[in-house]
Amino acid sequence: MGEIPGLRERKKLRTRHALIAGALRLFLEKGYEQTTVSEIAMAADVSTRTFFSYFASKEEVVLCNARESLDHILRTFAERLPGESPADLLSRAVEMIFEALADDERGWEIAEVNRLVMTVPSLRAQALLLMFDAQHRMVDALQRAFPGELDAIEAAAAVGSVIGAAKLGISVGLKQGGPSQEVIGGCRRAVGLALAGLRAVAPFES
Amino acid sequence: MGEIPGLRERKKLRTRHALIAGALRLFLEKGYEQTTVSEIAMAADVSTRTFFSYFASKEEVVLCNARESLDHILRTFAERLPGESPADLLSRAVEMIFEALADDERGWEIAEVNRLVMTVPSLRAQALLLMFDAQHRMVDALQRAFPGELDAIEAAAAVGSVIGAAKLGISVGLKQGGPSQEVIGGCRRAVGLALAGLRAVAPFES
DNA sequence: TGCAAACTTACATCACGTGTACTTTTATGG
DNA sequence: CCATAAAAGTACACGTGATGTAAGTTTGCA
Repeated sequence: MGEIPGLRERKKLRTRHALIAGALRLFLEKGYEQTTVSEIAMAADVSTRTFFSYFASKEEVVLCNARESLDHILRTFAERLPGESPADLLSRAVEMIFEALADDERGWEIAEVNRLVMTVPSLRAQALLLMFDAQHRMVDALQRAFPGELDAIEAAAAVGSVIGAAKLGISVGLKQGGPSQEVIGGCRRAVGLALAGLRAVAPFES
Repeated sequence: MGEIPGLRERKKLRTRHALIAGALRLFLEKGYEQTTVSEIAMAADVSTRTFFSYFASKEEVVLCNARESLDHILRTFAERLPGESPADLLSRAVEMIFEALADDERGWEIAEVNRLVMTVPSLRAQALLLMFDAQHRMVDALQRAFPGELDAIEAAAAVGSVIGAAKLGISVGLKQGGPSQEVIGGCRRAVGLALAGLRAVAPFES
């Protein structure tokens, strides 16, 4: 059975990439609201209707990469390493996110997308929704990783506080400008503070 | 000059209330997406265009009360009580939110709105956006309340972890059903865990 | 009573998003 | 190599949310 992608699949992937790249270029050129879906479709040489068979909404074309990264991280987040405490597991998850943000050769693109998401309210809202649902999955994973040791509220407190600190740390760092290395450094410090707190409290210490 | 509201103001308030009440009734009756703005306007005996002079969007008519409550809380959050630590101040803010959620005589309406917001994705996204921006204001207020004692990252870590724990605590509690008193109890426990952590870390202890 | 400002309305317009039927392209089997 | 079926893409129509504009109506005030 077809280990080779096949012409059909390859064409789909090419169209999808053309839509994403064209959309991003247009958004950065003339602004998100000022760009219509019809223009994005024309730039990729497809019909407007076809755009919506690839992406459910105009926001999705910006956030689909972030969604995929999140999915990947959450899959590897599922299993607990031997001897790992809840705080350790969360720390490892956040480090995975940092790596996805920083180490890519697409660092420039990621930074541009971040700026776009932060400045466009509807994108910010969708991104927050994405992260909120991801946190629910993290709560489930954390409870499964420590069966009988954490109830739902304790898991929610752990995930919510660490990811909450990370989100606001990134956002505050971005708002006051500065190089992205510094922003990540600030966020890492914020997460460190939240984790230090967690480790001092009974159910998470080890 | 006009201490008495005036006929014009009273009429505006009545129309506004009619729009909110009618919208909420329709949303609960036949669902959020299934209700059009035109129907809401007809129920309040105004034109569709007038609806948008009262509310910027369909979501706004659901979230305007929450927005006002948040604004009120953030105003009173501004000043630090004598001898209060950052953790104390945050604890007080969260308690204010709990009171706004629980003690009202409109408890039923608030619960219904919460259920609506949680089940409709676009409302959930807007609500998260509202809270995210509120957290930024809390970071500013916290820094102003403790000048020279907290930098931006420390303030972000404190606000983000406590509010993050509260949000996820509420959401997890709501998801697994149960009476609203119990949900608030669970959230209070989640916040307590995050606060206990904060209090154990240097910049927030007292 | 009459004027000015605020409010409301009807109308036009645009973009997002979806349903549907039709055409084109790709895969497969004789 | 062609015929057929499945998949993808297209054209078209439509509903809804949201905004601009210019007129009409109500209110406050002199």
